[in-house]
Amino acid sequence: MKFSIYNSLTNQQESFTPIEKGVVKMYSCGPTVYDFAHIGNFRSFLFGDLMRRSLELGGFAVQHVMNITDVGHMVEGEDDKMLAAASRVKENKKSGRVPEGAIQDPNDPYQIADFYTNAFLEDSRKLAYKVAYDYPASVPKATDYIPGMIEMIEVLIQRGHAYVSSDGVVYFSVESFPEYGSLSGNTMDKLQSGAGGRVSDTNQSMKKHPADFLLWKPDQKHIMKWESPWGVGYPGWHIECSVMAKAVLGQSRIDIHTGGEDLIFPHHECEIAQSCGCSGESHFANYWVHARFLFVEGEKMSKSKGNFFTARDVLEGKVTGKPVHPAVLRFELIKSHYRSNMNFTVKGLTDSAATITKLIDFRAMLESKTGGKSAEVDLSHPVLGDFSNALADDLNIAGALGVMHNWLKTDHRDAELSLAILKKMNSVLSIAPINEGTDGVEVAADGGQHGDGDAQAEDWRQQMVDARKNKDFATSDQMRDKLVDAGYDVQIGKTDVTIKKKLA
RNA sequence: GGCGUCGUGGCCAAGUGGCUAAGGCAGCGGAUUGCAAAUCCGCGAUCGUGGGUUCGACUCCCACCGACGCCUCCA
Repeated sequence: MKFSIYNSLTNQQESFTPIEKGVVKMYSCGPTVYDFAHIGNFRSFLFGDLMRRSLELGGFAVQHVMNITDVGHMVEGEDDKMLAAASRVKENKKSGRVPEGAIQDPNDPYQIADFYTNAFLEDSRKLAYKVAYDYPASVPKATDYIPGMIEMIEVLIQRGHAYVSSDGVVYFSVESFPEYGSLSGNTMDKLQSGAGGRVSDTNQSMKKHPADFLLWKPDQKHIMKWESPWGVGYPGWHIECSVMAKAVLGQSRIDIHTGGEDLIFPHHECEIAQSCGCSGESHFANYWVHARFLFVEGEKMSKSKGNFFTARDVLEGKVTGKPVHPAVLRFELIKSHYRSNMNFTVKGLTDSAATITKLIDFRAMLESKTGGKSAEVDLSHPVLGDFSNALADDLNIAGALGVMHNWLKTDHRDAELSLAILKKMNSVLSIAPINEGTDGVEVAADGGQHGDGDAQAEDWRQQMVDARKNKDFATSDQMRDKLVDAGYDVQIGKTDVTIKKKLA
């Protein structure tokens, strides 16, 4: 099927042609595991997931790889990230977000990285981030690829793309790679050195060019360090992605590379320089695709503003005051176009919950009507054709959802066909139920939150039923208020009362 | 300063050089209900501002206003 993608490399939408027919090699920049991943991280990750699943719906075999950055790039001036991570861990231990005993020694970066890697995978699977189910095969960790990084740095030095400076640090020489800047549009002379306010002058003086970036830094004192031809030290940040993409995807040139828009420069620019400098290929990835930032209630998310939320904050109800079903959060994060800033709001979450509830109920209706049997259907079906065509058009998710909603309103007498269509749609959306089609942990359609209530709620429900038998509407209404306050939807039938926990 | 994205009803958000500008949520009216909820039916926008191109633009071009991102380790 014809797919088109907005390519950051050319700043235009291009029709997608993979290197190998029918196969897509795709790499996404993953998290740094020194804290819980936040909803902004997941917005970007789930956009990659949506792209992968859309391509799969379109018939491509997608090999998707995402890295885990567990190398500490932490000893740099005032911003000692290790210290920050350690104190954060201590804080989190106090507040209970990190269970007692989970990290024995908060000063051991490996323990911290391990803990947050597992937390990330757990969150990812809850949110149906497909690649997380293929850990570790498709989710490599940087610390496992240090030899590969050293090897690539050696090649870069041999090929004249890197040099060892007078203080022993290995830098990539941007002047040796004329294409440097082609992705971000930054050209060498226009790069205002230090405009981001993040470079220290002392480091700059050792470089041949201000834009040269670090490949290896010898540093005995660094908390994570490895042997290398340039002394004991640690690798630069960018090199890991170049190495792991090649190692795990098995080729120097890949089809798609995704990430947050902030990674365009310098990270992805540097990846291109390293990978192409090493391989001699004209491209590292043929298509570079970037997601824009997520805002919270109209403001940029930041810890100082108090609107900084991790995925588990949202799921646990720290944002809405009530637990949020993973499908609701997933839907909220994927339902707006990746190239628009998305505004994360409580209202949006409520909206999403309404859609999820509707879909889950619809699915349940179809399941019960068909006994779970579904028909054979493919993209030649007009509804699925429209749905997939929308997604194939640079991931037009809103268009696809419009198709879905219009279809929901149509006749569903052929329930087996409708179930088949819904399943196909859900293979991309993965919300009703969440995690359909993924191996591994299966989360129930209702996540255990949509069925009968707890003992207290059940008691109120029973009281309602009893009161209604006697036409005691006052008591019935009282119980209903309690249930509604407790976050239940209450439906009164002819003889029975059913309750459902709200999804958000 | 450089590079880039964007501006459609209360909110979210598609789309097209020309028949009635998708869809969702919220809201309003009605059916239903003991009252609700759920469900069903019905109702709202001329597309940031000002020019230009054109028989005709919200859709193409220009200017302006506004929002936002990146410019050395934040997705």
